[in-house]
Amino acid sequence: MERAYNPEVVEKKWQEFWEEKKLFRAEWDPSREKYYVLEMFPYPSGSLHMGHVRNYCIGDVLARFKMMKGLNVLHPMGWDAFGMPAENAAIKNRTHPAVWTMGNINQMRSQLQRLGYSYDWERELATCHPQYYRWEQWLFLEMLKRGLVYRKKSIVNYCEPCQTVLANEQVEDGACWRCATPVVQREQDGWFFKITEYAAELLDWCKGLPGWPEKVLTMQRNWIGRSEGARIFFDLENRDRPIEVFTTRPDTLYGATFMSLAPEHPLCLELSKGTPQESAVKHFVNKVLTLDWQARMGENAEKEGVFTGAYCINPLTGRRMPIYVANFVLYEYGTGAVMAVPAHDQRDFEFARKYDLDVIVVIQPDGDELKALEMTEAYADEGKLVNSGEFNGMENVKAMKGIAEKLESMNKGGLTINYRIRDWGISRQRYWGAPIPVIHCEKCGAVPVPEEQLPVVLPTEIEFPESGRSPLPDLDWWVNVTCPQCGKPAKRETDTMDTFVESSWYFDRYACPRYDEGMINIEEVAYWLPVDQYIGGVEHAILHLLYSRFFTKILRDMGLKKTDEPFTRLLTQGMVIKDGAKMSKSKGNVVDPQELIDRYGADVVRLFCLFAAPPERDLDWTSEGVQGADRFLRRVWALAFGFLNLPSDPSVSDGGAEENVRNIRRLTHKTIKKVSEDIEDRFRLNTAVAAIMEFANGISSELYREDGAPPAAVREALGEAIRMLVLLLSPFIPHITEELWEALGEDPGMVRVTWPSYDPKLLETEEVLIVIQVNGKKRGEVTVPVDASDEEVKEAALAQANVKRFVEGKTVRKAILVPKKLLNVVVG
RNA sequence: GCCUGAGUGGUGGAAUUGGUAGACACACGGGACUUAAAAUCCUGUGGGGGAAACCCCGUGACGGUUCGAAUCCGUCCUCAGGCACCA
Repeated sequence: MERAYNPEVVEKKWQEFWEEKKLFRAEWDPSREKYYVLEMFPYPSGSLHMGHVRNYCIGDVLARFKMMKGLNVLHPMGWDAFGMPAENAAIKNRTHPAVWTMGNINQMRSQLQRLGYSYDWERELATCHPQYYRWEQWLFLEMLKRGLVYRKKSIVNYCEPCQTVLANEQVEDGACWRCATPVVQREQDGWFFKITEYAAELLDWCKGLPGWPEKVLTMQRNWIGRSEGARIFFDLENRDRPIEVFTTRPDTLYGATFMSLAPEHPLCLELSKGTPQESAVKHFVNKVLTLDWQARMGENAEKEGVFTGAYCINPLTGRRMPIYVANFVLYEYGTGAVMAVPAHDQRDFEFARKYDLDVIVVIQPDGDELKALEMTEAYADEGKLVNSGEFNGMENVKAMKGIAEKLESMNKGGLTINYRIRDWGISRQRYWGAPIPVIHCEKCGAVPVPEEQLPVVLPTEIEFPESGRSPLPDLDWWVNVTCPQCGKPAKRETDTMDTFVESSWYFDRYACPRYDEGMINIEEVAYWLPVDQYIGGVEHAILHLLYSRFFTKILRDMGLKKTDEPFTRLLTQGMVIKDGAKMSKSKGNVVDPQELIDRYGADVVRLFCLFAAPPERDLDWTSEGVQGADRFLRRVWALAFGFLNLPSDPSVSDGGAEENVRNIRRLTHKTIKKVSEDIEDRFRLNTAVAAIMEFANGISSELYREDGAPPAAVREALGEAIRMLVLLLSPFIPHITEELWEALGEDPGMVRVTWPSYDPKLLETEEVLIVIQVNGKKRGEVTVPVDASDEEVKEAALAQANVKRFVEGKTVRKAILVPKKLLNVVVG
């Protein structure tokens, strides 16, 4: 009765079965323990790539495993559907972004379904639907009320080809994260989310995320960039308001000889006005601001600047410090102004030497005395203060506090903490995104769209201008509205939100995707969240994960969520590699998952992805490896039917079969233990599969031990083994296992079958193998009864001929016995 | 430069945390079946020596701790990723 294994038929059959029985539907049920598994939702680019497949395979094993463990599992899927590629495709193919996006979603959904993932498709969502983004608009307005959103004119990163502003997080090496074009600086109005308000909490909570990879936490910490230091006010000559600076080295204040301003700093032009320096400053500022990031800040950029013509006063020394504009000063960090201490800061040192400015040593190291005139580089390390008035002789670390206190008493500053992270600019001059729900009125300013008018639906009747810019500002009927406050003519905001806003809360919406009385249903979100296991690529280590954490804290403070953090455990899976490089179209090493599925079936693809490497490491794709997975599946199939076809003969007695039975059962239960621990505790799916392969090998050699009918007891043990084999494999390769499970006479729907537990008694053995070492080198092994005494083990070991050879003629100093494992005889 | 990781056979990777290094698989060699090939099954496979029993060497390098080190400590090398004129 053996059938041939036909993956296409088998897989379709069971996918239909699961769908019909609604096996993956997650229902809110506070009486049950929940488990939320989430893989980062995809951008609907057109078709799945191997990276998606791997990501979702890992999540699916966990989801199915937890279902079998009896937990109430939420395992949803949806679409990060707004974004630039849809617009580019629309312009290129003369179609509409919505049409292109929905077509892609349909194709990718059917690919996901073809892979047999255990998603609750009833919870599917797409961020481009008004039912989704209306709540994002609602949240925007709530944040506006709470002062967490504000509008400001600022110098922003701008990408010309994408014709849009980019967040700091979206600039990589001075270039656009999407199209790699160098970004330019530009002054523009835009909306900002006040993520800086949560900087301290976001940083502190890094300690509260033990389930996250250290690498990701470190990246987040660095991004937030906390540094302790002091703020110091420097009075300006002929002006009331002082310049404020931030420094991590207040101990060097006595050595500050000049001041540097970022070219963006408004004081540059203001201070130089009317001085002989005015035109030189204008010229310099202009020049620097039009450079792209690489040219200004790149490795080859030289430090340069010009004098503004103005002076400020060192609050402790009274020294007149010339104020310079310098290209290397960052406007975005600290206050955009820096006190320059050339003796103890390399940048200031280079600048001072170039423009012949004073260098004053104020920190003297132990040993050789620093002399300002002889220095070739700045000394930035520790030492004792000199030339620093009352602080002379003090350790510089102690002086920081002393000087800060003195400044405080003079009302000239004090200790402070500065963060590197900036507020999140969310305005995008693009069409395919969620409209920002604001109306600009000449009289009333920026007025929120009244809540009852939400959602502000993105107009669908549009024409893309030749230039490629957003069509929204040209849509007169949409733009021209009346002010909700004064009723006069007003204009709608035409910017849309950064797509990272949508992905910052989609995991909450999965808990209540059809809820229409609010952004989220507090009760359901309180039950399902946080996500117990989140899985995705490490490329989102900063952006998406930080924004999501920020949103969770906002929603918590609004009373909508009860948790502090969105994701309890995080797994960053490795890339899929082929021929030593990441799969990419430009390298021509892309493997299309669809072709593989068509050829081998979903189970083979799944098994290969899970077996070839541990989840967090890069996966090296080889076609031989895929064939190996295919071979294994066919062996399992043959094994199950081999068992079913075993001849039966009641006259064969059980006599003498006890040991066989014991061995089979021990292997069975050992494997259950190993696989359970590998999935649950270690997330090492590759070794779980390896253990199952060993199990299959073991069953195979027992099954084909001899021709003819086996004793009934052996048949029974083999039956248990085969059933367990199929059960343990089911989260990995769910289709073939359902088919075999059914063939074995069991009820299908394996996610409802309880995950097996092992019987510790069956793991016990009567004898154990002891490795014998002499002076730490293996010289033999001996099998002894488990309950053998230490003396008996020693005796048995020393009786071995090879051991004798190495012990003879020497004195045994001691013998170290590791129970049930090893004996090391130390001789000398 | 700073911060994370990681270096183990021909290859992907094991070694459950200090106790038999190389599980499992891929590739390759030998054999069986076949007219032949594919598939399948059996078998070998870190390097060196030996007929064999066994022995020596071996986890990026060199030291150290220990009865015992891939694992812990120190110094260094290489690779990958992140941050980078952050005052």
